[in-house]
Amino acid sequence: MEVRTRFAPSPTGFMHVGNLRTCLYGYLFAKKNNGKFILRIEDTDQERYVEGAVEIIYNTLKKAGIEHDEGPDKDGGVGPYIQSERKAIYLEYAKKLVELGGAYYCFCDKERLDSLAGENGIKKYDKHCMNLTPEQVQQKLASGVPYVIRQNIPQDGVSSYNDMVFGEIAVPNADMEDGILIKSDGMPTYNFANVVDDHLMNITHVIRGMEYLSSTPKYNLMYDKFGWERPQYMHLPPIMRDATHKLSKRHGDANFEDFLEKGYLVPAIVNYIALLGWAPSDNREKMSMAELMDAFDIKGISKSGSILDEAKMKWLNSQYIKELSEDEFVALAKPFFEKSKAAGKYDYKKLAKLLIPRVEILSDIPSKIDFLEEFEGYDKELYENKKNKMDKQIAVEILEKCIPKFEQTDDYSEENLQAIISEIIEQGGYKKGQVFLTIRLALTGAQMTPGGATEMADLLGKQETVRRLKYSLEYLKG
RNA sequence: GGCCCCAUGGUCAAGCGGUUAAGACAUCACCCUUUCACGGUGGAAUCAGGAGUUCGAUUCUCCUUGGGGUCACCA
Repeated sequence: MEVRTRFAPSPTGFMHVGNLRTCLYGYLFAKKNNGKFILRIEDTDQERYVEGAVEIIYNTLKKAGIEHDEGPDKDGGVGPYIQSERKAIYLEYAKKLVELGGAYYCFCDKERLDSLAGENGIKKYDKHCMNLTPEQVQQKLASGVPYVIRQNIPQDGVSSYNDMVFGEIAVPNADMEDGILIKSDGMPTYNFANVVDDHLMNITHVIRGMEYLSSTPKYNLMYDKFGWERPQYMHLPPIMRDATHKLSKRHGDANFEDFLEKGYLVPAIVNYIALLGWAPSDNREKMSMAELMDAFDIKGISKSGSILDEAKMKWLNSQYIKELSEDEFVALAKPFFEKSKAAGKYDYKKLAKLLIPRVEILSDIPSKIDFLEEFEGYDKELYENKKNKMDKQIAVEILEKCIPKFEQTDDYSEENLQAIISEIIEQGGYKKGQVFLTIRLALTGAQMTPGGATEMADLLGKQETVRRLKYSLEYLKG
């Protein structure tokens, strides 16, 4: 039988990385098994619907490189793929379930329901409306009394199933409530819609967060009543913010979009989240989508939650950045260059060469090159360096020898600059570090720079290099 | 609170009855070096606790502890 998995988000805002990972695993599992990956929009709660959220879902999948085989925009014959457009289907099946004894009409109002609250304020429905005769039900229906349809769960026995990652899960029936299947507005709840849809859409493997682990027996009870074959289940452990908190929209940058804005590369984000809660048998860490697809295996899924470690995520991202060509880097980093004080004033490609090994995420860029525009009035004590046996006096001496040579040549290539500096070192009997440090500081006024003396000179260009050398000489003397 | 689930270094994690308990990130030291990086080498650091089972438990069972989930006309 063909493997069919689905990703069924509700359009309530940005795409959380936990959701993205669930989506990814569903995709990887389907593709690994030459199956189909279906996208379904679960919008049965009109109150939580957020305008534009569906677009975010499409965009995120597209950017992440996850391509669904069927969905609202790709009919595969089992649509519609948007739950709000399937309203009539759910009601039809709910009525059928009533006939089969798996569900019943309930007319209890909020007041009565509230009166059911027990010791901990926890209320469990008491099957009150189960006692209604068919005639009473018909009469209430006919007179327009608002109703819901509830699942009829046996009061004794134990329901169990075998989860692909957690193994045997057994829950006493008495602990499950007769949940609402059809709301009073006629819409189904998730509990019912997911069962009907997964069956009608021929989903073979249900992959979702483990918050459903203990409610799955309820769903299985419905499959059984309908006489449908139960799907395989793969519940996933949560992605945590820290040891005791799940990643949430309220805290930090848990959205895919936020990581993009911080300058993470898409393949790095996908790679990293794939590794949260799963590891390939050979423990590789840097993997492309194609490699993930090939290596994905349920055996590697862990049962406990994993904390998202941004330090490691940054490291992974830096690995991807190092593989970029200078042109690719410039293209991706453009928005970040523009945010810098040095925006538009330097050759981005030259900067790219210096930045590639030094940047972990693209948003590191501005802070690394802002010094280019914050030059005058730097701290003179930078020249006092014990390790290189340096002081301001020597710097003055070196600068006086350097300036004429830097003025004379028009060749600011690495080789020529090296040659000029070597000459100064040789003639003056200096230590290498003394000269290089002096020039670099005279050019940048910064303790740390994304490159050495010659690279900075090349970057600044002859005119600016000479100007800065002269400025620094006077600055040191004065 | 009931029910369900989980538990290897700071973090991600290999392990699946006998191992010097991998690897990666982070961290520390050193090397490389014209700063900072990159890179290289090395170090420190983990089986939550307690009972069993077994010749032998990180691994199997139970209990304790800790944590997560769930108990909506939300998904």
